[in-house]
Amino acid sequence: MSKRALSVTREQNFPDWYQAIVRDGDMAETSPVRGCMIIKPWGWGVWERIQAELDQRIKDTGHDNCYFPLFIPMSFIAKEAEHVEGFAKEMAVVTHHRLKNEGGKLVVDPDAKLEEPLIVRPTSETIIGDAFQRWITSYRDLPLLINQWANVVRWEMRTRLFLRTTEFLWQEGHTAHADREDAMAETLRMLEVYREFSESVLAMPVIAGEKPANERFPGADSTYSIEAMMQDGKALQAGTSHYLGTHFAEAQNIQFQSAQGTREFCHTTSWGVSTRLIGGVIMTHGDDDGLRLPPRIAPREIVIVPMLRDKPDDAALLDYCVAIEKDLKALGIRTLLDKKPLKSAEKRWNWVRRGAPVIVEIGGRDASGGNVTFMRRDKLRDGDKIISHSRPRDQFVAEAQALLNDIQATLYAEAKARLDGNVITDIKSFDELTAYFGAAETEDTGGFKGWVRVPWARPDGAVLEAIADRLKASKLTIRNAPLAQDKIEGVCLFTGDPAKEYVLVARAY
RNA sequence: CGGGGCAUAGCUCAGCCUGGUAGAGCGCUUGCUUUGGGAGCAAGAAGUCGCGAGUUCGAAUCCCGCUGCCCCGACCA
Repeated sequence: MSKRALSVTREQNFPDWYQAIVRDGDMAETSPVRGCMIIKPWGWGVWERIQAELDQRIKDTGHDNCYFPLFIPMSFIAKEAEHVEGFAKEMAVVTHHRLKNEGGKLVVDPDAKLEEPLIVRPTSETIIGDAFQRWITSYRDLPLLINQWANVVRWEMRTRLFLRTTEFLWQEGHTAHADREDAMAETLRMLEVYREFSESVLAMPVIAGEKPANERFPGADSTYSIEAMMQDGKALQAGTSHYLGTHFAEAQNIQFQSAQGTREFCHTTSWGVSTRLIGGVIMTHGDDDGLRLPPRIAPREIVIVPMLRDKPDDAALLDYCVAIEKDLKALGIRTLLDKKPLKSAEKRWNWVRRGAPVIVEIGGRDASGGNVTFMRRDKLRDGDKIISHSRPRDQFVAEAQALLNDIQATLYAEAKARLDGNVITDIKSFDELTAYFGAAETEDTGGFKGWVRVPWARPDGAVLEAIADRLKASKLTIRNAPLAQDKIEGVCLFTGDPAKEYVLVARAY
Protein backbone atom coordinates (compact mmCIF):
# COMPACT_ATOMS: atom_id res chain seq x y z
CA MET A 1 0.00 0.00 0.00
CA SER A 2 1.33 3.39 -0.88
CA LYS A 3 -1.58 5.39 0.37
CA ARG A 4 -0.64 9.01 1.03
CA ALA A 5 -2.46 11.57 3.09
CA LEU A 6 -2.83 13.95 0.15
CA SER A 7 -4.75 13.19 -3.00
CA VAL A 8 -2.02 14.47 -5.30
CA THR A 9 1.76 14.14 -5.15
CA ARG A 10 4.42 16.76 -5.86
CA GLU A 11 5.57 14.65 -8.78
CA GLN A 12 2.11 14.53 -10.37
CA ASN A 13 1.26 18.21 -10.18
CA PHE A 14 3.16 20.62 -7.99
CA PRO A 15 0.63 23.50 -8.07
CA ASP A 16 -2.25 21.15 -7.24
CA TRP A 17 -0.18 19.56 -4.48
CA TYR A 18 0.42 23.04 -3.03
CA GLN A 19 -3.30 23.80 -3.03
CA ALA A 20 -4.04 20.43 -1.45
CA ILE A 21 -1.69 21.17 1.45
CA VAL A 22 -3.17 24.59 2.05
CA ARG A 23 -6.66 23.07 2.11
CA ASP A 24 -6.11 19.68 3.76
CA GLY A 25 -3.52 21.05 6.16
CA ASP A 26 -6.18 23.46 7.45
CA MET A 27 -4.04 26.48 6.66
CA ALA A 28 -6.38 28.74 4.70
CA GLU A 29 -9.19 28.92 2.22
CA THR A 30 -10.33 31.32 -0.43
CA SER A 31 -12.77 34.01 0.55
CA PRO A 32 -15.89 35.48 -1.04
CA VAL A 33 -13.64 38.32 -2.17
CA ARG A 34 -11.46 37.42 -5.11
CA GLY A 35 -7.81 36.99 -4.26
CA CYS A 36 -8.27 37.32 -0.52
CA MET A 37 -7.88 34.52 1.96
CA ILE A 38 -9.38 33.30 5.16
CA ILE A 39 -6.49 32.16 7.33
CA LYS A 40 -7.72 29.27 9.46
CA PRO A 41 -6.64 28.71 13.07
CA TRP A 42 -3.78 26.35 12.21
CA GLY A 43 -2.43 28.68 9.52
CA TRP A 44 -2.91 31.68 11.78
CA GLY A 45 -1.06 29.88 14.55
CA VAL A 46 1.94 29.55 12.24
CA TRP A 47 1.76 33.27 11.43
CA GLU A 48 1.61 34.09 15.15
CA ARG A 49 4.77 32.06 15.70
CA ILE A 50 6.47 33.87 12.82
CA GLN A 51 5.38 37.21 14.26
CA ALA A 52 6.59 36.36 17.76
CA GLU A 53 10.03 35.23 16.61
CA LEU A 54 10.58 38.03 14.13
CA ASP A 55 9.13 40.75 16.30
CA GLN A 56 11.65 39.88 18.99
CA ARG A 57 14.50 40.22 16.49
CA ILE A 58 13.15 43.55 15.21
CA LYS A 59 13.01 44.89 18.74
CA ASP A 60 16.44 43.46 19.59
CA THR A 61 17.88 45.53 16.76
CA GLY A 62 16.46 48.73 18.23
CA HIS A 63 13.17 49.22 16.40
CA ASP A 64 9.86 50.25 17.94
CA ASN A 65 6.47 49.11 16.74
CA CYS A 66 3.68 51.54 15.90
CA TYR A 67 0.65 51.70 13.67
CA PHE A 68 -0.25 53.87 10.69
CA PRO A 69 -3.66 54.08 9.00
CA LEU A 70 -4.98 51.71 6.37
CA PHE A 71 -6.05 54.64 4.16
CA ILE A 72 -3.61 56.95 2.45
CA PRO A 73 -4.58 60.20 0.70
CA MET A 74 -4.15 59.65 -3.03
CA SER A 75 -1.97 62.74 -3.29
CA PHE A 76 0.64 61.14 -0.98
CA ILE A 77 1.31 58.31 -3.40
CA ALA A 78 1.83 60.81 -6.20
CA LYS A 79 4.81 62.40 -4.45
CA GLU A 80 7.51 59.99 -5.53
CA ALA A 81 7.47 59.48 -9.32
CA GLU A 82 8.84 55.93 -9.54
CA HIS A 83 6.76 54.90 -6.58
CA VAL A 84 3.53 55.99 -8.32
CA GLU A 85 4.63 54.30 -11.51
CA GLY A 86 5.26 51.05 -9.66
CA PHE A 87 2.04 50.84 -7.74
CA ALA A 88 -0.55 52.81 -9.75
CA LYS A 89 -1.79 49.74 -11.58
CA GLU A 90 -2.60 47.71 -8.51
CA MET A 91 -4.26 50.10 -6.14
CA ALA A 92 -7.63 49.77 -4.42
CA VAL A 93 -9.31 53.16 -4.20
CA VAL A 94 -12.01 54.36 -1.85
CA THR A 95 -14.14 57.01 -3.52
CA HIS A 96 -17.37 57.12 -1.48
CA HIS A 97 -18.35 57.02 2.15
CA ARG A 98 -22.02 56.05 2.04
CA LEU A 99 -24.53 53.64 0.54
CA LYS A 100 -28.17 54.31 0.05
CA ASN A 101 -31.29 52.25 -0.42
CA GLU A 102 -32.71 52.83 -3.89
CA GLY A 103 -35.91 50.93 -4.62
CA GLY A 104 -34.90 48.09 -2.31
CA LYS A 105 -31.41 47.89 -3.80
CA LEU A 106 -28.29 49.02 -2.02
CA VAL A 107 -26.30 51.39 -4.20
CA VAL A 108 -23.33 53.72 -3.78
CA ASP A 109 -24.63 57.18 -2.93
CA PRO A 110 -23.29 59.53 -5.61
CA ASP A 111 -23.76 62.42 -3.18
CA ALA A 112 -21.24 60.82 -0.83
CA LYS A 113 -18.26 61.15 -3.10
CA LEU A 114 -14.99 61.90 -1.33
CA GLU A 115 -13.27 65.18 -2.08
CA GLU A 116 -9.97 63.33 -2.41
CA PRO A 117 -10.02 59.58 -3.02
CA LEU A 118 -8.25 57.38 -0.48
CA ILE A 119 -6.10 54.50 -1.49
CA VAL A 120 -5.82 51.36 0.56
CA ARG A 121 -2.13 51.10 1.45
CA PRO A 122 -0.08 48.90 -0.86
CA THR A 123 2.87 49.82 1.40
CA SER A 124 3.33 52.73 3.78
CA GLU A 125 6.42 54.67 2.69
CA THR A 126 4.40 57.78 1.90
CA ILE A 127 2.21 58.01 4.97
CA ILE A 128 5.07 57.13 7.29
CA GLY A 129 7.32 59.57 5.47
CA ASP A 130 4.75 62.28 6.11
CA ALA A 131 5.02 61.54 9.85
CA PHE A 132 8.82 61.36 9.72
CA GLN A 133 8.87 64.80 8.13
CA ARG A 134 7.17 66.14 11.29
CA TRP A 135 8.99 63.95 13.79
CA ILE A 136 12.50 64.67 12.58
CA THR A 137 14.04 68.09 13.03
CA SER A 138 17.54 67.45 14.33
CA TYR A 139 20.36 64.96 13.87
CA ARG A 140 19.58 64.06 17.48
CA ASP A 141 16.31 62.52 16.26
CA LEU A 142 18.23 60.08 14.11
CA PRO A 143 18.28 57.28 13.43
CA LEU A 144 14.52 56.86 13.64
CA LEU A 145 13.72 53.14 13.66
CA ILE A 146 10.07 52.15 13.21
CA ASN A 147 8.23 48.95 12.38
CA GLN A 148 4.59 48.10 11.92
CA TRP A 149 2.64 44.86 11.57
CA ALA A 150 -0.18 45.50 9.14
CA ASN A 151 -2.28 44.34 6.24
CA VAL A 152 -1.75 45.78 2.77
CA VAL A 153 -3.66 45.51 -0.49
CA ARG A 154 -2.28 45.13 -3.99
CA TRP A 155 -4.72 44.41 -6.77
CA GLU A 156 -2.85 41.51 -8.34
CA MET A 157 -3.95 39.99 -11.62
CA ARG A 158 -3.39 36.43 -10.52
CA THR A 159 -3.34 35.23 -6.95
CA ARG A 160 -2.31 32.09 -5.07
CA LEU A 161 -3.01 31.50 -1.41
CA PHE A 162 -0.17 32.83 0.75
CA LEU A 163 2.18 33.35 -2.20
CA ARG A 164 0.39 36.28 -3.77
CA THR A 165 -2.91 37.50 -2.41
CA THR A 166 -4.76 40.75 -2.92
CA GLU A 167 -4.70 41.48 0.78
CA PHE A 168 -1.75 40.16 2.72
CA LEU A 169 -0.21 40.58 6.14
CA TRP A 170 3.31 41.69 6.76
CA GLN A 171 5.64 43.76 8.81
CA GLU A 172 7.15 46.84 7.23
CA GLY A 173 10.13 48.51 8.81
CA HIS A 174 10.80 52.17 8.01
CA THR A 175 13.89 53.99 9.14
CA ALA A 176 15.52 57.37 8.63
CA HIS A 177 19.24 58.07 8.95
CA ALA A 178 21.66 60.96 8.79
CA ASP A 179 23.75 59.59 5.97
CA ARG A 180 24.05 56.96 3.31
CA GLU A 181 26.49 54.84 5.25
CA ASP A 182 24.20 54.49 8.24
CA ALA A 183 21.12 53.79 6.10
CA MET A 184 22.96 51.20 4.03
CA ALA A 185 24.19 49.50 7.21
CA GLU A 186 20.56 49.34 8.38
CA THR A 187 19.42 47.88 5.05
CA LEU A 188 21.99 45.12 5.27
CA ARG A 189 21.47 44.59 9.00
CA MET A 190 17.79 43.82 8.45
CA LEU A 191 18.55 41.63 5.45
CA GLU A 192 20.79 39.64 7.77
CA VAL A 193 18.01 39.49 10.38
CA TYR A 194 15.77 37.99 7.70
CA ARG A 195 18.42 35.50 6.62
CA GLU A 196 19.07 34.33 10.15
CA PHE A 197 15.35 34.21 10.94
CA SER A 198 14.51 32.28 7.81
CA GLU A 199 17.21 29.71 8.36
CA SER A 200 16.98 29.19 12.10
CA VAL A 201 13.24 29.61 12.64
CA LEU A 202 11.67 28.58 9.33
CA ALA A 203 14.46 26.06 8.61
CA MET A 204 14.44 27.59 5.15
CA PRO A 205 17.90 28.25 3.72
CA VAL A 206 18.16 31.37 1.59
CA ILE A 207 20.60 33.31 -0.51
CA ALA A 208 20.88 36.95 0.51
CA GLY A 209 21.88 39.33 -2.23
CA GLU A 210 21.21 42.45 -4.22
CA LYS A 211 18.48 42.63 -6.83
CA PRO A 212 19.38 43.81 -10.32
CA ALA A 213 18.25 47.34 -11.18
CA ASN A 214 15.17 46.18 -13.09
CA GLU A 215 13.85 44.32 -10.04
CA ARG A 216 14.20 47.19 -7.60
CA PHE A 217 11.40 48.47 -5.42
CA PRO A 218 9.81 51.55 -7.06
CA GLY A 219 11.69 54.49 -5.62
CA ALA A 220 14.62 52.53 -4.18
CA ASP A 221 18.31 53.15 -4.79
CA SER A 222 19.05 49.51 -4.16
CA THR A 223 16.98 46.51 -3.22
CA TYR A 224 18.21 43.38 -1.46
CA SER A 225 16.39 40.09 -1.08
CA ILE A 226 16.57 36.68 0.44
CA GLU A 227 15.72 33.99 -2.09
CA ALA A 228 14.66 30.47 -1.18
CA MET A 229 14.57 27.39 -3.42
CA MET A 230 11.26 25.59 -3.53
CA GLN A 231 10.95 21.84 -4.13
CA ASP A 232 10.07 22.41 -7.79
CA GLY A 233 13.32 24.33 -8.22
CA LYS A 234 11.70 27.75 -8.49
CA ALA A 235 12.93 30.70 -6.46
CA LEU A 236 10.77 32.47 -3.93
CA GLN A 237 11.61 36.00 -2.86
CA ALA A 238 11.07 35.58 0.85
CA GLY A 239 11.99 39.03 2.11
CA THR A 240 13.25 42.37 0.86
CA SER A 241 15.24 45.26 2.28
CA HIS A 242 15.56 48.57 0.46
CA TYR A 243 17.95 51.47 0.65
CA LEU A 244 15.76 54.34 -0.53
CA GLY A 245 18.46 56.98 -0.75
CA THR A 246 17.02 60.46 -0.32
CA HIS A 247 14.23 59.94 -2.88
CA PHE A 248 11.39 59.83 -0.40
CA ALA A 249 13.04 62.38 1.85
CA GLU A 250 13.24 64.84 -1.04
CA ALA A 251 9.70 64.07 -2.17
CA GLN A 252 8.33 64.50 1.33
CA ASN A 253 10.72 67.01 2.78
CA ILE A 254 12.16 64.76 5.48
CA GLN A 255 15.00 67.02 6.62
CA PHE A 256 17.13 67.51 9.71
CA GLN A 257 19.58 70.06 10.96
CA SER A 258 23.06 68.59 11.24
CA ALA A 259 25.56 69.20 14.04
CA GLN A 260 27.20 71.69 11.72
CA GLY A 261 23.94 73.58 11.36
CA THR A 262 23.24 72.63 7.75
CA ARG A 263 19.88 71.30 6.56
CA GLU A 264 20.14 67.79 5.15
CA PHE A 265 17.79 65.23 3.65
CA CYS A 266 17.45 61.95 5.52
CA HIS A 267 18.48 58.67 3.97
CA THR A 268 15.64 56.19 4.46
CA THR A 269 15.17 52.43 4.31
CA SER A 270 12.27 50.03 4.29
CA TRP A 271 12.11 46.27 4.65
CA GLY A 272 9.43 43.63 4.94
CA VAL A 273 8.40 40.02 5.02
CA SER A 274 4.86 38.79 4.58
CA THR A 275 2.45 35.87 4.89
CA ARG A 276 4.17 34.69 1.71
CA LEU A 277 6.72 33.11 4.06
CA ILE A 278 4.09 30.51 4.92
CA GLY A 279 3.85 29.56 1.25
CA GLY A 280 7.62 29.23 1.29
CA VAL A 281 7.54 26.96 4.31
CA ILE A 282 4.94 24.76 2.61
CA MET A 283 6.95 24.43 -0.59
CA THR A 284 10.21 23.95 1.28
CA HIS A 285 9.15 21.31 3.79
CA GLY A 286 5.87 19.76 2.60
CA ASP A 287 5.81 16.16 1.44
CA ASP A 288 3.20 13.90 -0.16
CA ASP A 289 1.51 13.38 3.21
CA GLY A 290 1.04 17.09 3.80
CA LEU A 291 2.82 19.86 5.62
CA ARG A 292 5.89 19.34 7.78
CA LEU A 293 6.26 22.25 10.14
CA PRO A 294 9.56 23.19 11.74
CA PRO A 295 8.90 22.96 15.51
CA ARG A 296 9.77 26.59 16.08
CA ILE A 297 6.77 27.76 14.06
CA ALA A 298 4.43 24.86 14.82
CA PRO A 299 1.42 26.13 16.81
CA ARG A 300 1.56 22.75 18.57
CA GLU A 301 4.90 21.00 18.65
CA ILE A 302 3.59 17.77 20.11
CA VAL A 303 0.07 16.45 19.59
CA ILE A 304 -1.13 13.57 21.72
CA VAL A 305 -3.80 11.35 20.20
CA PRO A 306 -5.33 8.97 22.74
CA MET A 307 -6.51 5.72 21.18
CA LEU A 308 -9.94 5.88 22.75
CA ARG A 309 -12.12 2.83 22.28
CA ASP A 310 -15.40 3.92 23.78
CA LYS A 311 -14.86 1.64 26.75
CA PRO A 312 -14.58 2.11 30.52
CA ASP A 313 -10.76 2.00 30.49
CA ASP A 314 -10.77 5.15 28.32
CA ALA A 315 -10.88 7.23 31.50
CA ALA A 316 -7.60 5.80 32.79
CA LEU A 317 -6.02 6.26 29.38
CA LEU A 318 -7.06 9.91 29.30
CA ASP A 319 -5.65 10.48 32.78
CA TYR A 320 -2.34 9.07 31.60
CA CYS A 321 -2.38 11.38 28.54
CA VAL A 322 -3.29 14.42 30.61
CA ALA A 323 -0.33 13.77 32.90
CA ILE A 324 2.06 13.59 29.95
CA GLU A 325 0.55 16.73 28.45
CA LYS A 326 1.11 18.51 31.75
CA ASP A 327 4.75 17.39 31.95
CA LEU A 328 5.46 18.59 28.41
CA LYS A 329 3.74 21.93 28.96
CA ALA A 330 5.76 22.42 32.15
CA LEU A 331 8.86 22.23 29.93
CA GLY A 332 7.46 25.03 27.78
CA ILE A 333 6.62 22.73 24.88
CA ARG A 334 3.48 23.66 22.95
CA THR A 335 1.41 20.53 23.44
CA LEU A 336 -2.13 19.54 22.52
CA LEU A 337 -4.11 16.58 23.79
CA ASP A 338 -6.59 15.94 21.00
CA LYS A 339 -9.72 14.77 22.80
CA LYS A 340 -12.08 15.35 19.88
CA PRO A 341 -14.64 12.57 19.47
CA LEU A 342 -13.27 11.44 16.14
CA LYS A 343 -11.81 8.11 15.19
CA SER A 344 -8.18 7.90 16.31
CA ALA A 345 -6.92 7.07 12.85
CA GLU A 346 -8.69 10.09 11.42
CA LYS A 347 -7.14 12.34 14.03
CA ARG A 348 -3.71 10.93 13.32
CA TRP A 349 -3.95 11.68 9.63
CA ASN A 350 -5.34 15.12 10.25
CA TRP A 351 -2.23 15.95 12.27
CA VAL A 352 0.01 14.37 9.67
CA ARG A 353 -1.51 16.64 7.02
CA ARG A 354 -1.20 19.68 9.27
CA GLY A 355 2.42 18.87 9.92
CA ALA A 356 2.56 18.65 13.70
CA PRO A 357 6.26 17.85 14.32
CA VAL A 358 5.61 15.01 16.77
CA ILE A 359 2.43 12.96 16.86
CA VAL A 360 2.06 10.83 19.96
CA GLU A 361 -0.38 7.93 19.94
CA ILE A 362 -1.16 6.40 23.27
CA GLY A 363 -3.21 3.23 23.70
CA GLY A 364 -4.18 1.19 26.74
CA ARG A 365 -1.06 -0.95 26.51
CA ASP A 366 1.18 2.14 26.50
CA ALA A 367 -0.65 3.49 29.52
CA SER A 368 -0.39 0.31 31.56
CA GLY A 369 3.26 -0.19 30.56
CA GLY A 370 4.23 3.43 31.21
CA ASN A 371 5.23 3.93 27.58
CA VAL A 372 4.71 6.44 24.80
CA THR A 373 4.38 5.66 21.10
CA PHE A 374 5.17 8.49 18.71
CA MET A 375 5.93 9.46 15.13
CA ARG A 376 8.28 12.13 13.86
CA ARG A 377 6.61 14.07 11.09
CA ASP A 378 9.96 14.82 9.44
CA LYS A 379 10.73 11.12 9.13
CA LEU A 380 7.25 9.66 8.89
CA ARG A 381 7.87 6.70 6.61
CA ASP A 382 10.40 4.09 5.70
CA GLY A 383 9.32 3.45 2.14
CA ASP A 384 5.57 3.12 2.48
CA LYS A 385 5.69 1.99 6.08
CA ILE A 386 4.96 4.40 8.92
CA ILE A 387 7.81 4.59 11.42
CA SER A 388 6.57 4.44 14.97
CA HIS A 389 8.83 4.82 18.01
CA SER A 390 8.32 3.69 21.58
CA ARG A 391 9.91 5.12 24.75
CA PRO A 392 9.33 4.91 28.46
CA ARG A 393 7.21 7.90 29.37
CA ASP A 394 9.80 9.67 31.54
CA GLN A 395 12.48 9.25 28.95
CA PHE A 396 10.20 10.62 26.23
CA VAL A 397 9.44 13.70 28.29
CA ALA A 398 13.08 14.21 29.21
CA GLU A 399 14.17 13.95 25.58
CA ALA A 400 11.25 15.84 24.05
CA GLN A 401 13.02 19.16 23.59
CA ALA A 402 16.05 17.47 22.08
CA LEU A 403 13.74 15.57 19.74
CA LEU A 404 12.14 18.80 18.57
CA ASN A 405 15.55 20.39 18.09
CA ASP A 406 16.59 17.42 16.00
CA ILE A 407 13.49 17.73 13.82
CA GLN A 408 14.19 21.42 13.31
CA ALA A 409 17.79 20.61 12.33
CA THR A 410 16.77 17.74 10.05
CA LEU A 411 14.30 19.87 8.10
CA TYR A 412 16.93 22.57 7.68
CA ALA A 413 19.61 20.12 6.59
CA GLU A 414 17.30 18.57 4.00
CA ALA A 415 16.43 21.95 2.50
CA LYS A 416 20.02 23.14 2.69
CA ALA A 417 21.23 20.11 0.78
CA ARG A 418 18.66 20.80 -1.92
CA LEU A 419 19.75 24.41 -2.29
CA ASP A 420 23.47 23.67 -2.20
CA GLY A 421 23.18 20.82 -4.66
CA ASN A 422 21.10 22.61 -7.27
CA VAL A 423 22.90 25.80 -8.17
CA ILE A 424 24.53 25.11 -11.51
CA THR A 425 27.74 27.00 -12.26
CA ASP A 426 29.02 25.59 -15.54
CA ILE A 427 26.72 27.26 -18.06
CA LYS A 428 28.78 29.35 -20.45
CA SER A 429 26.41 31.13 -22.82
CA PHE A 430 22.96 32.61 -23.09
CA ASP A 431 21.94 29.89 -25.56
CA GLU A 432 23.15 27.20 -23.21
CA LEU A 433 21.17 28.85 -20.43
CA THR A 434 17.89 28.96 -22.32
CA ALA A 435 18.47 25.48 -23.70
CA TYR A 436 18.96 24.18 -20.17
CA PHE A 437 15.66 25.58 -18.97
CA GLY A 438 13.88 24.85 -22.22
CA ALA A 439 11.20 26.90 -23.86
CA ALA A 440 8.64 28.54 -21.64
CA GLU A 441 5.80 26.32 -22.78
CA THR A 442 7.61 23.18 -21.64
CA GLU A 443 7.77 24.43 -18.10
CA ASP A 444 5.08 22.13 -16.72
CA THR A 445 6.86 19.01 -17.91
CA GLY A 446 10.38 20.37 -17.59
CA GLY A 447 10.93 18.97 -14.12
CA PHE A 448 13.32 20.24 -11.53
CA LYS A 449 15.90 22.69 -12.90
CA GLY A 450 17.20 24.55 -9.89
CA TRP A 451 19.12 27.78 -10.28
CA VAL A 452 21.99 28.84 -12.46
CA ARG A 453 24.85 31.06 -11.32
CA VAL A 454 26.43 33.19 -14.03
CA PRO A 455 29.07 35.91 -14.20
CA TRP A 456 27.66 39.35 -14.71
CA ALA A 457 28.92 42.85 -15.46
CA ARG A 458 26.05 44.75 -13.81
CA PRO A 459 24.66 46.30 -16.97
CA ASP A 460 21.74 48.65 -16.53
CA GLY A 461 19.41 50.81 -18.60
CA ALA A 462 18.41 49.58 -22.04
CA VAL A 463 21.01 46.79 -22.04
CA LEU A 464 19.58 45.36 -18.85
CA GLU A 465 16.02 45.67 -20.17
CA ALA A 466 16.96 43.75 -23.28
CA ILE A 467 18.55 40.99 -21.21
CA ALA A 468 15.50 40.82 -18.95
CA ASP A 469 13.22 40.53 -21.99
CA ARG A 470 15.27 37.74 -23.44
CA LEU A 471 15.29 35.88 -20.14
CA LYS A 472 11.58 36.38 -19.86
CA ALA A 473 11.03 34.40 -23.04
CA SER A 474 12.22 31.40 -21.02
CA LYS A 475 10.30 32.60 -17.95
CA LEU A 476 13.61 33.35 -16.27
CA THR A 477 14.58 36.21 -14.00
CA ILE A 478 17.74 37.37 -12.32
CA ARG A 479 17.08 36.71 -8.65
CA ASN A 480 19.98 38.45 -6.97
CA ALA A 481 23.71 38.89 -6.77
CA PRO A 482 24.65 36.96 -3.62
CA LEU A 483 26.44 38.97 -0.93
CA ALA A 484 28.66 36.00 -0.24
CA GLN A 485 30.59 35.80 -3.52
CA ASP A 486 33.30 33.54 -4.85
CA LYS A 487 36.19 35.34 -6.48
CA ILE A 488 34.87 36.42 -9.87
CA GLU A 489 36.43 35.14 -13.07
CA GLY A 490 35.67 35.53 -16.73
CA VAL A 491 33.23 37.69 -18.65
CA CYS A 492 29.57 38.55 -18.28
CA LEU A 493 27.42 35.82 -19.77
CA PHE A 494 25.08 38.40 -21.28
CA THR A 495 27.32 41.24 -22.44
CA GLY A 496 30.78 39.73 -22.77
CA ASP A 497 32.20 42.56 -20.68
CA PRO A 498 34.53 41.75 -17.79
CA ALA A 499 32.38 40.27 -15.03
CA LYS A 500 31.98 42.12 -11.75
CA GLU A 501 30.09 39.52 -9.76
CA TYR A 502 27.91 36.43 -10.02
CA VAL A 503 24.11 36.50 -10.23
CA LEU A 504 21.54 33.76 -9.80
CA VAL A 505 19.11 33.10 -12.63
CA ALA A 506 15.96 31.06 -12.03
CA ARG A 507 12.29 30.66 -12.60
CA ALA A 508 10.44 32.27 -9.77
CA TYR A 509 7.14 32.66 -7.96
C1' C B 1 -7.83 43.43 -21.28
C1' G B 2 -7.04 38.94 -25.16
C1' G B 3 -7.53 33.16 -25.78
C1' G B 4 -9.64 28.65 -23.68
C1' G B 5 -12.56 26.06 -19.99
C1' C B 6 -16.02 25.55 -16.05
C1' A B 7 -20.57 26.65 -12.84
C1' U B 8 -25.39 20.29 -10.41
C1' A B 9 -25.37 18.08 -2.26
C1' G B 10 -20.11 20.29 2.39
C1' C B 11 -16.07 18.33 -1.38
C1' U B 12 -14.81 15.87 -6.24
C1' C B 13 -17.75 15.11 -10.20
C1' A B 14 -21.54 12.22 -13.63
C1' G B 15 -26.14 13.46 -16.10
C1' C B 16 -26.73 17.78 -21.02
C1' C B 17 -25.27 15.64 -27.35
C1' U B 18 -30.87 12.85 -28.07
C1' G B 19 -35.94 17.72 -22.92
C1' G B 20 -39.92 13.62 -19.19
C1' U B 21 -39.89 12.78 -10.77
C1' A B 22 -32.09 15.11 -9.10
C1' G B 23 -27.52 11.07 -9.36
C1' A B 24 -22.53 8.70 -7.63
C1' G B 25 -18.15 8.58 -4.57
C1' C B 26 -16.15 10.87 -0.39
C1' G B 27 -17.75 13.59 3.89
C1' C B 28 -21.91 14.19 7.54
C1' U B 29 -26.02 11.92 11.11
C1' U B 30 -28.03 7.40 13.58
C1' G B 31 -27.75 2.21 14.87
C1' C B 32 -25.20 -2.47 15.08
C1' U B 33 -20.55 -4.93 14.58
C1' U B 34 -15.16 -4.08 14.93
C1' U B 35 -10.92 -2.25 17.99
C1' G B 36 -2.66 -1.35 18.63
C1' G B 37 -4.16 2.00 14.32
C1' G B 38 -6.62 5.38 7.34
C1' A B 39 -12.64 -0.68 9.69
C1' G B 40 -17.48 -3.24 8.01
C1' C B 41 -22.81 -3.41 7.38
C1' A B 42 -27.46 -0.95 7.40
C1' A B 43 -30.53 3.24 7.55
C1' G B 44 -30.75 8.58 7.01
C1' A B 45 -30.15 14.05 6.27
C1' A B 46 -28.56 17.16 2.61
C1' G B 47 -29.24 20.50 -3.95
C1' U B 48 -34.33 27.45 -5.83
C1' C B 49 -28.89 22.28 -11.05
C1' G B 50 -24.69 30.33 -10.85
C1' C B 51 -28.47 34.51 -12.19
C1' G B 52 -32.20 36.47 -15.69
C1' A B 53 -35.23 36.15 -19.84
C1' G B 54 -37.01 32.78 -23.85
C1' U B 55 -38.72 28.11 -26.66
C1' U B 56 -41.85 24.02 -24.85
C1' C B 57 -47.45 20.59 -22.18
C1' G B 58 -42.70 19.98 -19.65
C1' A B 59 -35.80 22.75 -19.24
C1' A B 60 -30.02 20.80 -15.20
C1' U B 61 -30.50 19.50 -20.54
C1' C B 62 -32.18 23.68 -26.21
C1' C B 63 -31.65 29.39 -27.49
C1' C B 64 -30.22 34.50 -25.84
C1' G B 65 -28.13 37.74 -22.19
C1' C B 66 -25.52 38.42 -17.58
C1' U B 67 -22.37 37.21 -13.40
C1' G B 68 -18.64 34.52 -11.03
C1' C B 69 -14.52 31.14 -10.91
C1' C B 70 -10.23 28.39 -13.05
C1' C B 71 -6.15 27.84 -16.68
C1' C B 72 -2.85 30.32 -20.46
C1' G B 73 -1.05 35.27 -21.80
C1' A B 74 -0.37 40.46 -20.49
C1' C B 75 0.89 42.36 -15.22
C1' C B 76 3.51 41.31 -10.58
C1' A B 77 8.97 45.87 -5.12
